[in-house]
Amino acid sequence: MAVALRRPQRADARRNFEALLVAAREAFAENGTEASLEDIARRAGVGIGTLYRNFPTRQDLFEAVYVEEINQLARVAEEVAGRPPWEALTAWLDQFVSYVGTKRAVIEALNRESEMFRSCRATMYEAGEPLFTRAQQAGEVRADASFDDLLRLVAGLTSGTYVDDAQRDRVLGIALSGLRA
Amino acid sequence: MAVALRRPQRADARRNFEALLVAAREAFAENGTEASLEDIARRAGVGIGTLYRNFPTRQDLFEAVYVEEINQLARVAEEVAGRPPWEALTAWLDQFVSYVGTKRAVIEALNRESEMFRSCRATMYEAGEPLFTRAQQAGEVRADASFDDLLRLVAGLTSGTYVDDAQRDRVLGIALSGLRA
DNA sequence: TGCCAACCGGAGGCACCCCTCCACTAATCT
DNA sequence: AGATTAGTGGAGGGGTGCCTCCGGTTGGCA
Repeated sequence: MAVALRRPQRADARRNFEALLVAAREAFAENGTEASLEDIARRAGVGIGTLYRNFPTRQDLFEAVYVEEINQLARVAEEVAGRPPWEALTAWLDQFVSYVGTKRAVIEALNRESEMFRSCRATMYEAGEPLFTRAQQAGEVRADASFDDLLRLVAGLTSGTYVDDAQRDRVLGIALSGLRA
Repeated sequence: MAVALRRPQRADARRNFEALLVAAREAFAENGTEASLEDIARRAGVGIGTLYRNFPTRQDLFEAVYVEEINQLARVAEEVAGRPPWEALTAWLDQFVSYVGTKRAVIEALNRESEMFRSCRATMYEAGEPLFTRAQQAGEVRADASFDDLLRLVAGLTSGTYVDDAQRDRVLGIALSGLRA
């Protein structure tokens, strides 16, 4: 189930809205959460006033970017649902890794009390937790671990820096082998 | 072996220097790397000019804060050297955890090409790697893991957020159990 | 004690960012 | 085609931070 994002009605307005979303994602990934809003408007080829009309606060921008990512994550969970337990879980985690990797700054800046944050979190759990439970019931995952533990483990490992991708995968592998039953 | 930090000569100058170091550590921990330099000077009870004389660039401040932490880490490694292999390693990692936890912002903002960074890194390896190698030779740690892998694993896990300390320890435990032979 | 080099601190000039406001533009409807 | 109104964009006021510069202060030495 996806989280909705209210988009403007008129065609030109919607174009601007999407352009701002793209520009914001780029800017946040490049410069972190304190990226200049004026710069984001410039990137989107839009006046600063337009940015403020669509996203009255910086938080609103964070949330919009975040919602889009979460929906993508839910889509992938559906795609992998048919595969064997452990494989499906790790395939979804792969997507999760790329999600966390680029969006960490945004995630950290989110207001975790907001209604939107709660429904996004719920969406993500609905997407991933069945994969986890299935692997656990198949005896592939140790019983004393929770899905939340796993998410935080992977999120933490992914947010670090590594010499190369091989090292990152090796480290992830070490940690995940601690997860197996 | 510790990394040196050139301190001013005159008594009042040295007092200001130390005060700035303390204030910077606080400010960076609280507000991240983009904490205002003017605010740091205020916290230290010192003029902005004094800050700039001691630390001409923001990087210089990062480095100075970082050096102090590294030296602390080296001190702990000496303290635990006498204990059994696995225990000594995890005791040192505990210290490493608290080091990474509070200083993450500074660490990420460091210029990793600088001479100072290289010697700090060397200091840290001299401190921790013997503990790791000993545990590995005692057959306590899997052979295909490197000390660098371990540091990045723990650094990553520590930089995340958790529901409570118990969860953090559980997640760390899962990952470290993947490290055992 | 008296000297002076080392050291201090903050005013000021510049740059950038935030956010509001409103005269203008053009998409949509009839 | 013309009316309606949602939507545009940027000028401008207020704020904050960066960094330089220099008149004033003081620790340490003879």
